[in-house]
Amino acid sequence: MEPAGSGRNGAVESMVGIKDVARQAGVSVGTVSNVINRPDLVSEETRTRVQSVISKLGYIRSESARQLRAGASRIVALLVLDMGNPFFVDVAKGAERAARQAGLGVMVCNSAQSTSEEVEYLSLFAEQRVRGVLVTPADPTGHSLDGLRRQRIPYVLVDRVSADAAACSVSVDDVAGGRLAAHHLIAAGHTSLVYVGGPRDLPQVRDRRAGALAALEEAGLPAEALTEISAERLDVSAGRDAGARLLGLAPRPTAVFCANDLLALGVLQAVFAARISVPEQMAIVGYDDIEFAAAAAVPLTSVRQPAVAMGRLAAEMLMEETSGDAEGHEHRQVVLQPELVVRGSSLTPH
Amino acid sequence: MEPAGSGRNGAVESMVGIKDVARQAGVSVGTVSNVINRPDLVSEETRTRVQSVISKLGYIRSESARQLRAGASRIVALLVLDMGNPFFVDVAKGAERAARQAGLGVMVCNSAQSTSEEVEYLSLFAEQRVRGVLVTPADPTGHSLDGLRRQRIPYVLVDRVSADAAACSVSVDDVAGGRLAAHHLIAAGHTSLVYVGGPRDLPQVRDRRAGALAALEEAGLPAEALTEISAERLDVSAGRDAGARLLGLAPRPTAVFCANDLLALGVLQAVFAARISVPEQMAIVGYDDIEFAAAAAVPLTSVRQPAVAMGRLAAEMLMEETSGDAEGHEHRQVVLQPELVVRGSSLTPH
DNA sequence: CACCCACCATGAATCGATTCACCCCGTTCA
DNA sequence: TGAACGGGGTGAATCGATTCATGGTGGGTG
Repeated sequence: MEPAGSGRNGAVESMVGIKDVARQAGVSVGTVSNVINRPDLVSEETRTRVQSVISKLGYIRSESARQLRAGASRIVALLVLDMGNPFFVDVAKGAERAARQAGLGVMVCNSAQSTSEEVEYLSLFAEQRVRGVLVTPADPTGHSLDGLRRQRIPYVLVDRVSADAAACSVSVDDVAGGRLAAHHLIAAGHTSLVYVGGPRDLPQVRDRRAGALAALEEAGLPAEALTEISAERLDVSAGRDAGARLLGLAPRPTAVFCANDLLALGVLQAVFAARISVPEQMAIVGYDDIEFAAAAAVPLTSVRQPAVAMGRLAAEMLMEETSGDAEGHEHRQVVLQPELVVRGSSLTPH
Repeated sequence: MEPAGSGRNGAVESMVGIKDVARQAGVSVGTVSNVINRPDLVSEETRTRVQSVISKLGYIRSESARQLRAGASRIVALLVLDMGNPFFVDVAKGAERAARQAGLGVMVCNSAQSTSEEVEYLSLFAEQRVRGVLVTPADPTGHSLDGLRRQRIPYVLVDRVSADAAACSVSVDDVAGGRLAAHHLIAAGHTSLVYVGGPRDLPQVRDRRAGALAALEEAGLPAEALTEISAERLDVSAGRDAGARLLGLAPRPTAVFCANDLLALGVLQAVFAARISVPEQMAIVGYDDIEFAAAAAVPLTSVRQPAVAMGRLAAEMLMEETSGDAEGHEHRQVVLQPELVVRGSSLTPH
């Protein structure tokens, strides 16, 4: 029964299409399509017959063809700043779960904080006609997103608020987070802090610093009580460098707040190498509460961000925007609250 | 015919296609296509005219349409076991760089060691008609890949050798790595080791253990000198649990070799919590040399795997397989060598 | 008996880009 | 002068699935 209609597929056997299924099942292609997409329109008998042919031939429908017709794909893109940061891995997990529940695929990409990579990826997404984009922009000007807007590709900002409300956004209140961290250190008796920040043009870095300043002010301490060290990047090795600079300060700081956990781990390492004990001689607080923060030899006090929830929410908001009629959509700015997780690296001294 | 030139697109302005460009530029669609794909076939004058229209209208070609025609997409998929493991992030980086250099996109997905997730993703890839797949299989039986083979989708195994040589593979010699680690500990004077492994059906876990056994034998030590503790998963929290069990052993072990760095960090944490000093009272060696290994408070001795190179090689081999004529392709099994990186966690005691 | 409806299935139009056979026209060469 | 040539361009066929207007059939109703 194999060389069904004719033997012409014997040579390459290339790819079985909907036509092959239709021929084998003795129905029209339209009917096969209905079996797949609206089974209730097809009689029981035809349906089972077609379906058995489908599985016998191993038919797999072509996404490109249906996309072409439908106009948009079933993929949402997620563009993050740093795949090496477990924080973004969590965001990706949340987004992925939500999207897949809705039958969409997620394409995770890494701009590595480079504006040019970002632009390249965004145009790739446009060519793919992705359903939408979840993005933590690298470009501080925000102009890299203009293309999306022109192409009418919906997008949701992740871990950033939309300045002009031109899109939905999900973010965490970084000022509150900075305040939590600094307040904790102040309450432990420290009267001056070092803030290990990163590139100034990152809103996260700025806001967390602003929060720390606010906490100082609330405690009646002067702004000069905050010393800032700027790391080149937000990763561990930059943290080590920052740690070295930190140790050069006189008098030696007793409390350090880092813009993220990668930096904090680097600082911790430098401090350890100098045989300074944590938290007795120096308290350290990080940000993000990545898994490795708890796993550090001196578990790191950190400001937890609801990363998974952020990813999930972002995906849900995107799907809300794409499914409902585009006109009736109101952009929303969701701001989540961070939470302090106290661990060994900042326990009250003495 | 149509109200062709009319303003009927004024309402939605939907999406500018190649036809719009052709009309505006006063040429045929075929010519526009040539301008984009084979510019040398078009006269200078026409080319610049068309190109200016393209940028004026903001035309972006539809990948689905060209895919449909071409039969295969310009995307390769990468399916890893655990996005939370920085090792795989590095693999992804390597693969991504290589693929993008060849003008291909990479879709990174995470099976989270679940066979069902893996199967689901693989069928998603088949629908997308991806150019090829790079995969570290979760399914120990390897049957989840049968679908790919049936669909004639080329794939390359990553961090695993292909048992039946049905595909290319890039892996690291895990036996050699295990031997390196154990030999190092033995040379430091330890006469018995604990191996903290993971799920037994993972070849990586088995091979590293085998390597350790080989090292013991070479040193004239009995196989009983190796005690094994099996963690549930290969992550930090499983490492903590394993660490607790480790501390329950009597006499207390002096040397521990972990199947990967996540486990080692967990063990390290448990050991620290018990106020046992590393490496003086207990030496620890991990595997993978992830960035956080060096950043641990007691920097972790680890077996470095060329993760980035592995990703790059895998992508290159895949592209080699897809570009050349399929018939002339010989599957290759590339095995890279690991390297021991000695740090504080295993320095010779006393 | 004529009419209408419900139910199934059909087949052609469509999505947007690529590709290829073919045409036009000016040059060159025998 | 006519043939051969070739650069530059055209337009229709094509990829595979979806969708919708249309057709056919059988049953129920006025």
